[in-house]
Amino acid sequence: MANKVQPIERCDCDVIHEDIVKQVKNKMPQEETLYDLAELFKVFGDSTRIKILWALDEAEMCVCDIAFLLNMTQSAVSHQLRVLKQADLVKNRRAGKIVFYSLDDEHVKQIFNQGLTHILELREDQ
Amino acid sequence: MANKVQPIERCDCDVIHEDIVKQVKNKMPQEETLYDLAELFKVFGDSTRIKILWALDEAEMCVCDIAFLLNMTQSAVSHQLRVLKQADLVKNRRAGKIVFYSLDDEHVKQIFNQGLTHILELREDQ
DNA sequence: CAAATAAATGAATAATTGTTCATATGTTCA
DNA sequence: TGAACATATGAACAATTATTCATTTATTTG
Repeated sequence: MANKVQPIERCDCDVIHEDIVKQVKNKMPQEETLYDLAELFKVFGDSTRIKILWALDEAEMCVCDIAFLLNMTQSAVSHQLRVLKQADLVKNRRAGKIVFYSLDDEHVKQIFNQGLTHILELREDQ
Repeated sequence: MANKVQPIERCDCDVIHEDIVKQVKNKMPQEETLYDLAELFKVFGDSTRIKILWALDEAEMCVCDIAFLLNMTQSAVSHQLRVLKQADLVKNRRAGKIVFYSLDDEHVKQIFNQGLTHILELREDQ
C-alpha cells in the first residue's frame, strides 16, 4: 500500500494530451479524500457486511439475532460489526448482556440504492 | 467464499426476538442481489480505481495518460481498467495504437457523492 | 516487411482480509 | 459468589488481490 515515488516514463501520446492531463490533475480531489473514499467503499465491498447493514436498516438487532439471520457464527458477525463501527456506519447500545446494533448513517440506504440502480440496469441489458 | 451450510445454534435472546428476525428476513433482498452489490462496491474499494474513475469523469483518456497522471506503470493501470470494464463502469474505443477509456455509467459520480457526504460529515464531527 | 509504439496478459509475489477457534470480558441471576 | 449467557478479541489460516516483470498482441509508419 505504501506509494513509493517512482518516476513513470511518459510515452509519446502523453505529450499530445498534456493539456488534458494537466487539467484533470488540477480538478482531482485531494489524495487523502480519494483514499478515504476507497476505504469507505471497501467496507461496503463484502456481502456479509452488506447483509448486516441491510438488516440493520430494517431493525435494530442484537449480535446473535444477526448471526442467526445470516447463519453465521457469533464471532464472525462480531468481527464484522467492529469493522462497520470503525467506519461509523453502525452504533450500538448495551441492554444488560445484550448489545443492540443499529445504523449510524442516513446515507447507507442511498449508497445501496445507487449501487442497485447500476446492477439492475445491467440485468435489463442482458 | 463458499458459503458452507452450517447450522448456527440459536441463543436465548433469539427466541425473544424471533418475530423481528423473521420480519427482517422476509424484507431482505435476494442473496444474489446482495452479493452483486458487494461485488460492485468492491470495485470502488480501491484507491487506484477510484482515482481512475474520477479522472475519467473529467475527460476521456488513454492508458498511458492515466498512468502518467497517477504515476503508475502502464501495466498496473491496464490491469485495473480491465476490472473496471468487467464491472461495466468504463468503456473504451481504439484510435490506432491508442485506446481511449471513458465512463460507461451515469451513477458513478452519484455513488462518489454519497460516499463523500459521509466522509465529510465525519470530518466535521472531529 | 521491420522497427517502434500502445496496450493487454500471464505468472509470481507480497500484502490484505474474512472466518474459525479458543479464550477473555462483561452482565445477570440464583 | 459462581454459573450461565452475550459479546469481544487475538492468533492462525486460507483465500483474495494489487502490483511488478516479462512477454505478447495490435497498430502505425518508414
